[in-house]
Amino acid sequence: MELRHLRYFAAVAEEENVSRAALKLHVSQPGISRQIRDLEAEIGFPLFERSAKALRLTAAGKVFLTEAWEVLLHATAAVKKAREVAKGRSGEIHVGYAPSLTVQILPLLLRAFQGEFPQVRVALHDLSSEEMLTQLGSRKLQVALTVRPPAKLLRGLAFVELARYAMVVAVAPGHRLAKLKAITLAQVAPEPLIGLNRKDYPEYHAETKKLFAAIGRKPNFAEEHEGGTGIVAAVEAGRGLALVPSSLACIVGTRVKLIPLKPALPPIRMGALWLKENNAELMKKFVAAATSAGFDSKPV
Amino acid sequence: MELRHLRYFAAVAEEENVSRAALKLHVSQPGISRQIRDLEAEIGFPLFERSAKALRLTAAGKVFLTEAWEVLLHATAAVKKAREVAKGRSGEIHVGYAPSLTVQILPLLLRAFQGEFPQVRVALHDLSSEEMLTQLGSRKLQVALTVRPPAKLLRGLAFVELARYAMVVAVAPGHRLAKLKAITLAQVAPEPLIGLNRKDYPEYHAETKKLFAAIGRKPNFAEEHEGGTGIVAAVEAGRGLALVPSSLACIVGTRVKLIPLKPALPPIRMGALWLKENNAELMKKFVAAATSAGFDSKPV
DNA sequence: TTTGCGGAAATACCATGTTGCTTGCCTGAC
DNA sequence: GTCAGGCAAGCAACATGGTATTTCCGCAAA
Repeated sequence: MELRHLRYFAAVAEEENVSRAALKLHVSQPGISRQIRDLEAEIGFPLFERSAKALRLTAAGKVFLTEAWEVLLHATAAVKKAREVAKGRSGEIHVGYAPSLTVQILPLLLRAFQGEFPQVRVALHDLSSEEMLTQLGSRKLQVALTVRPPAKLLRGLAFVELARYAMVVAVAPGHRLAKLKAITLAQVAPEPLIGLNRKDYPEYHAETKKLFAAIGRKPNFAEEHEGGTGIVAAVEAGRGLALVPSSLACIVGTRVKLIPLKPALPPIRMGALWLKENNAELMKKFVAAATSAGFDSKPV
Repeated sequence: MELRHLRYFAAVAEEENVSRAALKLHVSQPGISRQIRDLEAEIGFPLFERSAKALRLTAAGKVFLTEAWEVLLHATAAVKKAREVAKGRSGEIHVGYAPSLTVQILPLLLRAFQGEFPQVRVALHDLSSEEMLTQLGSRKLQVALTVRPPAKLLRGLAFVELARYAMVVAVAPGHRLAKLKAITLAQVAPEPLIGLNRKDYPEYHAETKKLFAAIGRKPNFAEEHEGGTGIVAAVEAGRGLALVPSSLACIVGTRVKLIPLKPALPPIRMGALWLKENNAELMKKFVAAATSAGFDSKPV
């Protein structure tokens, strides 16, 4: 059974007349006749009662007619629905994000994107950098909003920078270093350091070690957390200092003090990351929305 | 687009591999490849992302896959559903009935039929004999349960008798004739006669006139009603006598007295009526149920 | 790094089957 | 008898599906 059979059948049933149906369908009358006959043979019961002059639907034919219409409409609706997705006008996009780095950008971006594509469902996933890379690869994510990965991990990935944030030192307000206008890495080195956990953020650890090695010291890691909020809480509790991006400014309020480093470290570059070979329309549109939203890209 | 395209697409999408899908579908790999390409060309967007080694569904392809499955399942379900109707195992049957004549039979018949065919919806229509005949012709009814029509109206119709009822005289209990064990037509003739209305039951009027003409009298019609219940009410109210079938016995109780005629008139033959050329399975089964239910067919 | 090799899809080309057309016949209604 | 309408037969065209072949890309070994 093919849709053609259903189309012909629906036309004949509607007209109750093969010849008129043939005109409407732009095929010959015997052609229709035979298709109907084939259909009846295949399904095993008659759809029409024949008299020499006309056809009349059988009871089964009437039922089949309503069903056939539904099938036909469903088929065209299926194409339409999928086409909307293909054009990126509807669908679903999975976006990974690093909360502490996207605190400022994400709300703006989401608002801009959803305003333009209200039919699109944006699924947000709070993931570690590590997880983002693997899930981009396995296509569970289409886009990741995170720090720019080191070049060796950028194989097959594309990245556009959306913002830069200076690295600053987070200090509890009562801490003896809290009064300073700027802090050197050497001053940080002896203090207990609060950081991200090694498992999820291996790059973070490597980078931090390198920073301190450059001045002949070692980081004094005291605690590891899963995200920025945990780190801030630990710092506020007076358990140590933390090196954090200035993007956290807007969520720490007066709970901890953020003090610039002297000399300044290279800024954190955060942006959108996606699989080069992935050419999903929605992904492109999301990235386009992110870049064109015009965020301040200078270190804060 | 044909169902074949959807079948092939679904198989390929499931296997994510054209060759395996080809094996499953028992067609060659290039055949599938081309059908998929044709489909993509027709709908205007790609369903798969091709790499030399494998296919991967696009986002639109995923959406289309679920829709395609629904279409395919719906198509087979449509056949199944219609087939059930064709076999008379489900569906709908419209049955006309004359309430006063079917009071005894109808409940038994419906119970027997619904017990055997629980999936069938029986739509009952309380109609005059006249309406039943026209609606049988126009196929609004499949079966009519009514008095046997005169031969000249039986053109194209089939009839099986289900019961016979004697014609009796309905009298109010206080009426002076109510004491009699039997009544002659001559005794009825002078009394005001309650009957069915002329418009809906022309045959009834013709027959009644003939009866009285046979004894050289004329019926003294005083009131016309639309059905047995109205007639009984009128008789009970003392407005006159009525000639009614004995089938009414079970609903009049003691409200009116039913007195046999002497000599007895030919009995009323009631039964099932249907269009000869109609060979709807359900109709046949309904008639079969009616005949095999084995109602008492002797005059009561 | 380069070079085969292997697996898988795409392409080319051909045969067959199916669709659809034309013609002609049959039936029932007017 | 004529006409409308459906059906059957025969034929042409086209689409499907098959076989053989090519291409593409990943992978392993030199």
